[in-house]
Amino acid sequence: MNSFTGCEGELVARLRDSFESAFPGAADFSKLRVLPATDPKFGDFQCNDAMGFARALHQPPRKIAEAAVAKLAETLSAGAADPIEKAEVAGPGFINLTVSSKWLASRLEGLGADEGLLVPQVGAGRKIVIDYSSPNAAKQMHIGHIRSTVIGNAIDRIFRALGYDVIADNHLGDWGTQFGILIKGYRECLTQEERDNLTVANLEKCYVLSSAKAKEDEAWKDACRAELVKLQRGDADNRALWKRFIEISIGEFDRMYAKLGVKFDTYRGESYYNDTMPGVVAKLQEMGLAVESEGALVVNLESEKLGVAIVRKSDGGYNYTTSDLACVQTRVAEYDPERIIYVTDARQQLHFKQWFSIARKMGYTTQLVHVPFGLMSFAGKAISTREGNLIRLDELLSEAKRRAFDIVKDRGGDEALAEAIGFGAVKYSDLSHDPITDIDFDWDKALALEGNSGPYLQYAYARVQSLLDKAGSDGSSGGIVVSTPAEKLLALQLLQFPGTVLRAANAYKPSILADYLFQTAQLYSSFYQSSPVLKSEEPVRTSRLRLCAIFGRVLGKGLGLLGIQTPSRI
RNA sequence: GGGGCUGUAGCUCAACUGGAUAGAGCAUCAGACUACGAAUCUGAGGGUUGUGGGUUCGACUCCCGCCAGCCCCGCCA
Repeated sequence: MNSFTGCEGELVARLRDSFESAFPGAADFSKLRVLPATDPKFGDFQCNDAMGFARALHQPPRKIAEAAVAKLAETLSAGAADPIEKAEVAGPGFINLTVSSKWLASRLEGLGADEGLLVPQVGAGRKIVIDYSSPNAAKQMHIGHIRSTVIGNAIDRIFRALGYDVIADNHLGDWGTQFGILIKGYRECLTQEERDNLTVANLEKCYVLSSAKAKEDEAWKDACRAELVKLQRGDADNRALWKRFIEISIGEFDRMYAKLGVKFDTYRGESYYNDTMPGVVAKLQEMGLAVESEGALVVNLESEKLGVAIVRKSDGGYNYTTSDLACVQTRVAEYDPERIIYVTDARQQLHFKQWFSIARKMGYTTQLVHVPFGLMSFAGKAISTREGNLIRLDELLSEAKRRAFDIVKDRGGDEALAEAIGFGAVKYSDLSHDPITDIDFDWDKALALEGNSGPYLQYAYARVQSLLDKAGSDGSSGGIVVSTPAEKLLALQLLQFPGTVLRAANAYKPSILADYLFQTAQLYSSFYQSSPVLKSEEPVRTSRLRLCAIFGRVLGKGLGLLGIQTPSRI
């Protein structure tokens, strides 16, 4: 994956050669990095690695940097053909590089023309599975489901864009004790009309009623358990009911996913792995990994400080550890992916560490990755039915749309536009944070339309499209000349896009991309303010138009990777 | 008791995994529309990065000890 080094790859190669010829074989220079300059006054790019080599080379870092720069100077060709215009050593051994504006222009032109440069195809021929969203059947989606869905989907989109063959799977909670309660509740707590027009809301209602009764009425509880057993044994009636519950649930989930622009390749819930679980447990026993303990079958992971994982309950049933292992077995057999990514809340970290460890002991070599995200709370309290602070996803999206529409309608915007902006705001407010941070839900924060927000980026996009429309050009031809500071800052920033997408993928953090897009839009807005485009004389006009077009391309692509729509008119 | 995550401006968050003077948004204050779209832009104030040590040319970042908050720790997922 690291064969691509970004637009500065050329610079890295040049510096690496310089280091190698200054200190042949004296150290490993292969990991040398060239980063954007931290301050424009230092130049355009910088390399900080000379300091790191001080110990290996037994020389003061500044001397090392100077020696490398001297070698580099020898290779600098006269004239503007060389990418590097200037290289100098500063402070303890920073190497500051200034690139030629001609090179900058040519890299930009390449970025504007070549899709493969915009998003490097590092994933070609590689298969991965991404497992996210995973709501429980028969319950409505609420704000607690946003994070897995939105973060997971952004990771999904990023990996697809990088050329990976991605299988997005929704591991629904479609099995377990709640179905005994549901079936009993369906039969006893709903009216005939409610049964005929079954909705997820009704299912949720009968679940709440039935589980409340089970708590106070032992006979009811036993009846629920009996229904569950019947379901598990394949009773036709219960099986049909269960199937209907799942279908209704998926129908409702799909309605939400359609609004959010989320698509899955498969909807394999826990029930999909029922039949393979006994085999998994048998294998664990054969390998001597699972042992009896207090009536249950457990895998002891104390030596790794991971406690004990139960793989078969004392009543003979299986739990999520076994289900996840069965799932991995199936995915490996069917797809043989090089990686499986799980996007779930951070509370499950121990669980994932446990079963990842067991999977390795079983011989699975697929790279298993857990992407944990922080908890969402409301007014400082956990989101739960009991707290009564369970805001339905549907409700949130409606409110997002309503607020956006209030602003959009004055300009003749329609409902579709209000959705694009409102939903974009919801997604961005989540994606712009590092996934691990806990979020205390707040209407105003989640639906921010100004500043560092989704609509800020959409506005910048619409504005640049409008500019291109007015110019009557798509800005795809003509030469770029980077001369003013504002142009240069924007140009250098745009060149960082491919590397940023890669960084976001490697870290499984869409927030890295979101942050970059915001910075880029800020630089563009600043450029836009200070630099006339349409009113400029040629060749500046054409050049700036082109810069605008590339910005539009980068922003449009980037927002697309986050699953945020880009209307060309706002 | 054991473990995980988090702690940065009044608030919400960044800081490219050890680099140069810790940056944005919101809020506050002062400016910019007869202007390529003001959902924007320009500027100002605001910091002992929880705390005490350590490692080194250099620490928000790594190591150790404390403090605070959240979350996990065999039959829920």
